[in-house]
Amino acid sequence: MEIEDTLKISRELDLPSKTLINIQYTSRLLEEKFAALLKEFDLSTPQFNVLRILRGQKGKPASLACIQERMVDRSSNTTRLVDKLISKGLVERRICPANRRKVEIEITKPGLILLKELDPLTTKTNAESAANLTQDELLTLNNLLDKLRNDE
Amino acid sequence: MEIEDTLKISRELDLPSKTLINIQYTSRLLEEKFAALLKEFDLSTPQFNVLRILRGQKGKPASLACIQERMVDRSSNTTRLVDKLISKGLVERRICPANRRKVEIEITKPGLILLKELDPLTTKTNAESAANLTQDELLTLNNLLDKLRNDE
DNA sequence: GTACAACATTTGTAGATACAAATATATAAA
DNA sequence: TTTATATATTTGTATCTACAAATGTTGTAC
Repeated sequence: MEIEDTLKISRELDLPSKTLINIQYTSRLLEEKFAALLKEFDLSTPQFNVLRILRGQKGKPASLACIQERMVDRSSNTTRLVDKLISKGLVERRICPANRRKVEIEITKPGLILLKELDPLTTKTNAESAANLTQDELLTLNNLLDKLRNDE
Repeated sequence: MEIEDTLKISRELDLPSKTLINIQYTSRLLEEKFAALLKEFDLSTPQFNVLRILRGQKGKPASLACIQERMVDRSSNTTRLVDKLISKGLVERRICPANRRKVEIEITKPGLILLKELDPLTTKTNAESAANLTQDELLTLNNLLDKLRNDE
């Protein structure tokens, strides 16, 4: 269904505005679906993202700033987000010995195991969410979004 | 820049997952930019959306459920959102005489004036945000998103 | 070395959100 | 007419988020 009908938006809305609304609405739907999956594992979307970033570090610990920079959805409050993950035993934090302003955050073994368990499920859910588009269409969509951002 | 580099995502990530992350990240950026504009008028994004929905009613009052159905980002708490707008004098609420379970919500004169003031600014901001894409590309992007959702 | 700016993170606080449970009204069945 | 069920909204609560201010650390100019 076209976005105008889905949200009953006026047909007179200019194309850029309509497109931006479309992106945001679609994003919302996708996020809701994904959040439902994560909820079964008692994780929020930002928590999951942090875990994945830490796994990507492959043993090299990450600072708070480093995590923030790479978050899809950068809350100003990465500290408390990490607190949550620590209380669940999924990550560890210690003060960086070289620069005591910094903090070194690492994913724990249980964190890695949890992600491992989630891997096939997230891939499957994402594949389902994107099932209406062909490979070519997905590529085009990616390119258009990259170009839209154009954060050269 | 490609999404992999922007968020330093693994190149091995499957295409559907990558695309969904791209949509969500792009959406986030757009929303942040737009929220900055609204903030000057002391409005949040959901508040603005509700105002626009009410204006679209053209005098016909809307129920809570009706608003929820059309929100880009449907918080479960439309009641308190509307409370906020009432306290700012931008909308009015009264109990529906025909069905007292329902509530009738309408935008006020000051609400309409505020939107009128915002109209050219939102159009301009959105045009800027989408400036990197041509008309054709915007159309393609819209179509792909509609197809992705495919909420037949 | 002391003073000052820059950096990295944490904390305080107000406001927003999600989810479940509660309230109140209307409709339908017995 | 009583009871049950569905509908529409509100409220309670815990959690999360945004933003600003505070804390502690490092680097640099004097």
